[in-house]
Amino acid sequence: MKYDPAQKTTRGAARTLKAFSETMLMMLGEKPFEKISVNALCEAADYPRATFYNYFDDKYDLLTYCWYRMRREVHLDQISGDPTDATFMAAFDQIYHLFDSHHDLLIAVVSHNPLDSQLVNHFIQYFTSVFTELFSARAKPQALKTPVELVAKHYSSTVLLIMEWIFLGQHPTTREEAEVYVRELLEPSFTCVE
Amino acid sequence: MKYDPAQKTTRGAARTLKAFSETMLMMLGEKPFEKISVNALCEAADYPRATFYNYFDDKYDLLTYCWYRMRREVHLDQISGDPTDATFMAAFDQIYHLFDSHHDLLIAVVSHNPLDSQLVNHFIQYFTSVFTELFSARAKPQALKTPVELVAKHYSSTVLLIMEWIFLGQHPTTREEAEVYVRELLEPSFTCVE
DNA sequence: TTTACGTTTAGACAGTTGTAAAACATTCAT
DNA sequence: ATGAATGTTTTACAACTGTCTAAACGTAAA
Repeated sequence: MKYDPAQKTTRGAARTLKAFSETMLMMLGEKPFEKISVNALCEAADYPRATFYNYFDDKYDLLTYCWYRMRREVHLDQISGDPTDATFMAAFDQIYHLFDSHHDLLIAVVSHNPLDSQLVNHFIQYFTSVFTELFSARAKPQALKTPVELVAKHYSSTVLLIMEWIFLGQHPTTREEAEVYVRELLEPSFTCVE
Repeated sequence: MKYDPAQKTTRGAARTLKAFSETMLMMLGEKPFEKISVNALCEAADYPRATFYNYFDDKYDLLTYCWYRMRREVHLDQISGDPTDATFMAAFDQIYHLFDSHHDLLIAVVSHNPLDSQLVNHFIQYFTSVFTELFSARAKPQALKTPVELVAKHYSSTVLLIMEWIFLGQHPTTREEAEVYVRELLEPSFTCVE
């Protein structure tokens, strides 16, 4: 992101950032991402084009900021790297809740942006990288030969796959069912034992 | 893809398609995908712009055709949906070979296009969808509660994750080691039994 | 050879993109 | 309040995109 959330944000800048990201999300519910030009976006947000480029490198950079805002709404701190660990399921529930709380927005967006579109891809990729970082931060040394980093990526991409299936692929699924999915996919032995 | 590989291709059309895709792959080894304009591409391929748009919708459409050509080089037919099945590992080996045979090209491309770039994303997404189709085509009815389609996606995205790790992330890994990875990630119980 | 057909090409078009320089507005310490 | 620093807006620009039209081309049947 061009804009650095770490640095202090003036009231004016915050207002501008909010206006652009909310306008983008609104327009995503109306038309495909490819059809949204920076021109039209600025028109709708009622800001000059130069201001847009003041805060963002391009459309994609704004998207990243949109996902950042969404992600920021939920605390995702107590994650363990081990799916048999109880804190893993707690983290999974938090992630489920994050997506669930934006259910309507996601439905609207997907209705104009297919699952294999650049937009959905960008969305998935952003959250995958966020979760990968969280998973690998507390990864335990494991008995496997597979590198820890690869395992962390595997966990997060699997979790995202399930979220995509449920919330973007429009397969209504309760949190409890979703928990079964993630256990079956990540720990097949777990299911056999039961 | 705008161009339909199913329809008969005249000799002239085949030459044009080949020229564009090879030029694209060559340029990807020289600069990032975002910096490659259709103009420059046509210049390098020595074809007029109108011809480009005759065959492809845009840059991305040409990319898809590039991956299609790559994919076509290898037979990927005998795939089973079950990772404990021997044919699954046979298929995995074929996929490993496919990427391995383009090792130099992938190195060159990645040196100008980071792992989280649009380009690499597009590449991964294309092959994930190809493998998903193959895996679900022969998916066996399973004891899991997780939908078959979701499981197929999980298999293919995991396989691609490993390929990305090895060939794009530049972690030299033998085929035997790669086989260990895929077994550990997809069938942890399998490893425990051994 | 001529005709007819589909494909390829040249050129032009309106709209978009990202950048740069300068004008303008705010904020805040002095 | 004054002035410096910072942030915002205007305007202009060169380059690119995707589409269109009409002309040029090749090929295969009459």
